[in-house]
Amino acid sequence: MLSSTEENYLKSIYKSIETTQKAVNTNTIAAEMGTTAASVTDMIKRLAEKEYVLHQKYYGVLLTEKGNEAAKTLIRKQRLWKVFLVEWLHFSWDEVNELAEQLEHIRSEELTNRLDVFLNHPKFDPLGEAIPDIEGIFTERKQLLISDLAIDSGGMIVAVKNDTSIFLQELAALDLSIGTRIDVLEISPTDGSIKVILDNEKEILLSKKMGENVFVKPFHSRNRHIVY
Amino acid sequence: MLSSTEENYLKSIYKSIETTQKAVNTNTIAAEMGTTAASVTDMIKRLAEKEYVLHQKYYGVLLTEKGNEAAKTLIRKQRLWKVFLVEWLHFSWDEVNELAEQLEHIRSEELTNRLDVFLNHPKFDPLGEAIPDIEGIFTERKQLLISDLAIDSGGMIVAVKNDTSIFLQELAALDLSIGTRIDVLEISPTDGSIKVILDNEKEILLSKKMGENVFVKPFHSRNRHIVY
DNA sequence: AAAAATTTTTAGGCTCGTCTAAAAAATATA
DNA sequence: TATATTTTTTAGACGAGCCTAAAAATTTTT
Repeated sequence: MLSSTEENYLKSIYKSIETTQKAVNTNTIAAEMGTTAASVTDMIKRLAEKEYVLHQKYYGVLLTEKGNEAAKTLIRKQRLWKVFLVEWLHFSWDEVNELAEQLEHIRSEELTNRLDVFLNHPKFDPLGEAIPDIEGIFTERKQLLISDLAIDSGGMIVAVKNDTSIFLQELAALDLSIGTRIDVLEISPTDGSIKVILDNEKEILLSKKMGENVFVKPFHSRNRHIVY
Repeated sequence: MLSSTEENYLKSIYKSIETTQKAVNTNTIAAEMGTTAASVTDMIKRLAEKEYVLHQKYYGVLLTEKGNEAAKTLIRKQRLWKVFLVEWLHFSWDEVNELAEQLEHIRSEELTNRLDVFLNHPKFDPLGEAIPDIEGIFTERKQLLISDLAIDSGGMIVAVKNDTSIFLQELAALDLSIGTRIDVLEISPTDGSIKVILDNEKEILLSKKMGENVFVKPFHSRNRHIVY
């Protein structure tokens, strides 16, 4: 049985390995966890003892199969809760991280699976991250970004790529949220900024960067034209 | 900020005071919490330090106003989660206690209140316990028990009085659950046992004791008669 | 390759929540 | 009222998870 703290370390290690595809070093984990290298060494020893990680002194940490499974289960739980918080309790994107962080530690496989059923087996969370299914399989995202849309085409916002609190608040300030209809009017040839119309109502200008961080589900061509 | 453990002690103290209307002694808490009197003394000191309880050596423990509020918030959270688990995730009565015990420690007022809204401000949990509202006010239950029903009258099961795991499992085995329609056919003059028909389908015999532990919402007279 | 800088580990200590054993206080019994 | 019993508290210890400071190992620089 893992403590919440142990679970958080595991998640952090998983994420780091996922991005770098290499053994994680102590300082990286310490930075991610907001703690010291010494504490990390302590914890790594505990997790190695319990066979969740492989540890070589002065080299780094890798996950065992058991550790990998555990990390994926946590990610599954966290992302399912995010779906619940956004879709059913109407939390905004920038509010769910902290809550899901707590909820993911609730210990009950049954609860996770029933939540999954209740939410209708979602494949992605509201922040655009894939949700592993009960077998631990991730669905590959093939969704488009706003920046992938052509002029005169449109879609519905389904997720975000960047989940920093600041970015999510920026989006909220621009009235961009899940379900917002977005149609591209112009794309600047100089800086790539995108003039869009939201829900057929409000025109705004998005920076290129902004457009590259929001996923949309494109409308079929027959729905594509804007109704004024 | 209280730890989960501190919160559990507070809840235990609250419950004890609620039933006895007297200061709680160390051993009672120890028994309730499954720990030792010495540990309780330690914890009481911490809670007194933080001004959640009043403690007089060798006398007992009472809650401060602050402690009372905190305990009621926990109870509110726990019971709202139970409603969610039963009504939306279709857990049975006997499965929710352990889960709600974990969920009640999630720290977020906003979450509690949104859950309350989502669930449509329920006044009672599925086990029949009143849910304090955001102000901490409990609704008085005025619901009937199966044993209060007259012959030829009926109602719908809405809650249970006794929430021990064994009892809840017994109910499940008898096919008694929330929403089950129950109509009284006979009441034994000797032992008070009650012959009922469930959902107009299945006749069973309930002991008097059983009938005294299940709440029903009575049907109005026009609906009362059984349709065969 | 030696010195310098960085990274990682060890050593020792702290708090929280727990324990057992013993002391102190309160209550019950003779 | 003196003694016995029960209850409560104190004292001391332990593991988990964290810290800082210092030592050890590794990597980088010269």
